Amino acid sequence: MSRRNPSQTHGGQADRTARSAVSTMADLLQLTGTPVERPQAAERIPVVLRHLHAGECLVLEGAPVDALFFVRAGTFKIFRTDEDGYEQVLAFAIRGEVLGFDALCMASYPVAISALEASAVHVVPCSDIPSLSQALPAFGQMLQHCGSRTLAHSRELVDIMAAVASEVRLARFLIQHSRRMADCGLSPSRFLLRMGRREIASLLGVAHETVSRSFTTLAALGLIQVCDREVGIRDMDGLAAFARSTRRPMDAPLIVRARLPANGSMPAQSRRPTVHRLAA
Amino acid sequence: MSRRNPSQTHGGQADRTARSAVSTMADLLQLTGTPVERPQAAERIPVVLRHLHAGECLVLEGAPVDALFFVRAGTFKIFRTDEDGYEQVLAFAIRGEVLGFDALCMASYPVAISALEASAVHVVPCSDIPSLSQALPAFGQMLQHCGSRTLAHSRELVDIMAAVASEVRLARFLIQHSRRMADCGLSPSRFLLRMGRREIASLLGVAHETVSRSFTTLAALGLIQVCDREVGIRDMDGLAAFARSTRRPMDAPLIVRARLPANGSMPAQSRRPTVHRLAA
DNA sequence: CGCTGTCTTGAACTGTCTCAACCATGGTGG
DNA sequence: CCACCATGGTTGAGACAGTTCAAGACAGCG
Repeated sequence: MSRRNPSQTHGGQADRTARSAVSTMADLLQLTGTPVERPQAAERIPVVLRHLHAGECLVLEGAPVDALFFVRAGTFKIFRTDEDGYEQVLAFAIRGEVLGFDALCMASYPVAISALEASAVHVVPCSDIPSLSQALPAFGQMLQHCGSRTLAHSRELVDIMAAVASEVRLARFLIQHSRRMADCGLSPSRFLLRMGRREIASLLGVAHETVSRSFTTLAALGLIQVCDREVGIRDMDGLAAFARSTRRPMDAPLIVRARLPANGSMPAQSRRPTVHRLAA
Repeated sequence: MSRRNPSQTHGGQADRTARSAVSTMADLLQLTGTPVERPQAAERIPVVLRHLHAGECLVLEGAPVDALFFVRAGTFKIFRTDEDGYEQVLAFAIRGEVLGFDALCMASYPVAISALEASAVHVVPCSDIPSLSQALPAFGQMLQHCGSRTLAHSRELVDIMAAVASEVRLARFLIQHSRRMADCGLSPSRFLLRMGRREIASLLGVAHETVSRSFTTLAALGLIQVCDREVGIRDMDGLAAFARSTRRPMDAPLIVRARLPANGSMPAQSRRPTVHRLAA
């Protein structure tokens, strides 16, 4: 299952690159997008920055809760592994999001978290949270804000998974992802997915083959353009309209997914262009 | 859709029964199960108790965010309605849980919340949150705790919906519900579902007929006992084992759900016993 | 180079959706 | 009081979509 996983949690040598800068409150507020009333706090707070390489595990499922994290850079996968080895992905997290908030009310982490690419997080020891919250009201606000946003995300995900058709699930996922990318200041219509088909499939609750097929279907409809993990959204309005389908679209829409247009609207390009990347 | 809905939000006359007691901090901490370090706060805080009757709406989707709620009694349904009228249930909330936490980071409620039975909530105006958090550290802790718990719930739900087989989804739902009932001090093995099949179906992401069939299947397996909305868990371990099935159970387990035992293990009783309620 | 892992595509099976009855209940009003 | 209707739950039958098994293409890596 786990591909390369060189250092569990952080096997000794990770600590080398770990401890580094101590951030300011203003920095964290800006990172998390917390709307703060009194932007007074240029206070330095004792959170360290930890770097992780692709595939490295930040927290293990069942480990004692010792810290909270704020994603500075990179992408994370939040997942649970049941005893038969199946990996259930519960969320993906990117810059500005909090990790481990759901563990605050328990003794051990209910989920595992790993980095999908080279990433970095600010580490806030649990023991510091009460004192920080009291000393810096902005910190408490930030925690509230991030927790709230994470819950909203999770609720959105429930909405995504509730869609019947797999193409609709994928469309909703892409739209959510697009909005998140925009929130990070990146292009909402052209991005590189940091996760594999299998992980998307797990999140969406379908087989990975189905995700593959759904990608090609959406592409055949002219809504998106896909080249491996590189995704371009060609028709955002159309994609949004497609994503709105709930039950039986009532009329035509079911024809479109019956079979691909048959007249290769795709320029018959091989799956991996090898050279030209996702023509604009 | 909405059955009787006499007062939208609270159409004037609801305010009559609304305003009442002002709670103490200790009361709320106990209600929400917040582990507090210094149980000093017997402080009285300005939160009012609001009563709702069955079917009444606490917040409307899209309404401006003005308050946060803590469930004192009853059951609530958190849901979203898309433009074609389909109601997507995102969660159920019971005693001790926070409502509206996901709205803290936005201007308007992303979801609607309605009472499934006669219920009561403590109302905390949003404008009071910063001052309360600063004046009473325990309040901030409580908010954190409840928000964290709600997120954990939502993540669990994702796990529930990720299950392939509908019976497994239902089994997981029942187990989660059972644990929640236990947390409230109620019996974990015998409870009355406050929501209809259609609402469970929406939450689980299946058709309501499928929920019905799954109920009968689980009952036929001897794992539970169902009589309309009254549910008894006969074999918690068996149910938990059944709920663990992820993908293709590998061997036998698929036989059990192939067809009901055929030898009516159910005493041929009509759906509604009319007199004897769910024999022990 | 062969290996491994990811992604894609094909074909058959099967579970769930959908449509359709049916029954029981509860409320309404003649 | 009972006919009537609306609601909620159950069950059956057919069709379709997704899972599953299987194969193949391609890239990265030792």
